[in-house]
Amino acid sequence: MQISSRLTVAVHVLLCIEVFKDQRKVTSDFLASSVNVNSVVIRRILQQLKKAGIVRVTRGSGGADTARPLEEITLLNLYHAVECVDGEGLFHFHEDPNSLCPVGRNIHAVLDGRLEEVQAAMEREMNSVTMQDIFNDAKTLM
Amino acid sequence: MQISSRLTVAVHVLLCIEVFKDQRKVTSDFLASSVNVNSVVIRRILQQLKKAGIVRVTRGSGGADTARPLEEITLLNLYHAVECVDGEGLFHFHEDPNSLCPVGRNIHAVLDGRLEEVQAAMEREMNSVTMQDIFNDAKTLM
DNA sequence: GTTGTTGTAGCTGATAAAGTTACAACAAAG
DNA sequence: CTTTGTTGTAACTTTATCAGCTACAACAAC
Repeated sequence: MQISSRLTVAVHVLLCIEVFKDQRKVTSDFLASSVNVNSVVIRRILQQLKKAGIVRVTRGSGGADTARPLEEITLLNLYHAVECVDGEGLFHFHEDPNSLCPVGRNIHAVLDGRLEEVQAAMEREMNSVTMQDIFNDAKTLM
Repeated sequence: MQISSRLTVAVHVLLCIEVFKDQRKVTSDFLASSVNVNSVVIRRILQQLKKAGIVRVTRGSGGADTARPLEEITLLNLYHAVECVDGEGLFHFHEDPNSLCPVGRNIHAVLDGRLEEVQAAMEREMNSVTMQDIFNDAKTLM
């Protein structure tokens, strides 16, 4: 089971905004054609990024822009913005193990901390990469 | 989107095998009642673990056992055994970005390496935890 | 042969992502 | 104030995956 493509779409969107912001109005239709997904998918993701204070979207006249400098937007910020892991961790735990069994009774106590550590390692790595890093890489290719 | 519960079930199964192997025959029905899922789910996971060389399952007479010492079974081994991420990485990339757009043309080159690093960080952490570690923790509680 | 178990097929239901259509809300330009 | 282009969002559909369930052939041991 994979993590949804919303994270990679979010990165793509922010790169497009940064690259094209001075040349044209960056609308959800334009973004949809670069990412090659439906524009409603883009608008839904833009809303999630907006709620997280990462982008500004102007209704009516249209267009999206970043709400803060790229150095202050990490992959982890994007991940948290678009992936709804509220409260739940990365790993889905089988609920309701049999408490009459000593293993079932203690499996959570034994495993929860380990899984949190795994998730923390992933998040630390995500937090070490900013959109500015990614944008710099992109500039050398374009 | 969360990673399926098969990983946590696999850990639970191995703990049960280790705890009960000397007292009783560890059947899929017994495991199913401790984990509290359908026995077919257990059997499917046992098959995946068997293909990975982690457990032995005896048809007919019944029962499951570990195929190698717990110190040589890491969380990463289990993850790879039960989570079908063959070739595909942890993150689902939006396919087919628009190659007429400079961003769409380069998004893969720019992002793939970063995502691999994130996944590698997660897998390093998973690889540092063995079933023996988890079993030791469990013994102190039971 | 009887019994208990595994291995697996086939179906169902639940959940989530993403596509699609449609339209009200809104801003700016004419 | 009307037109135009766009966002925000609802509603439905499609697709994919997980997990529950039933059923039964294959198999081992007694």
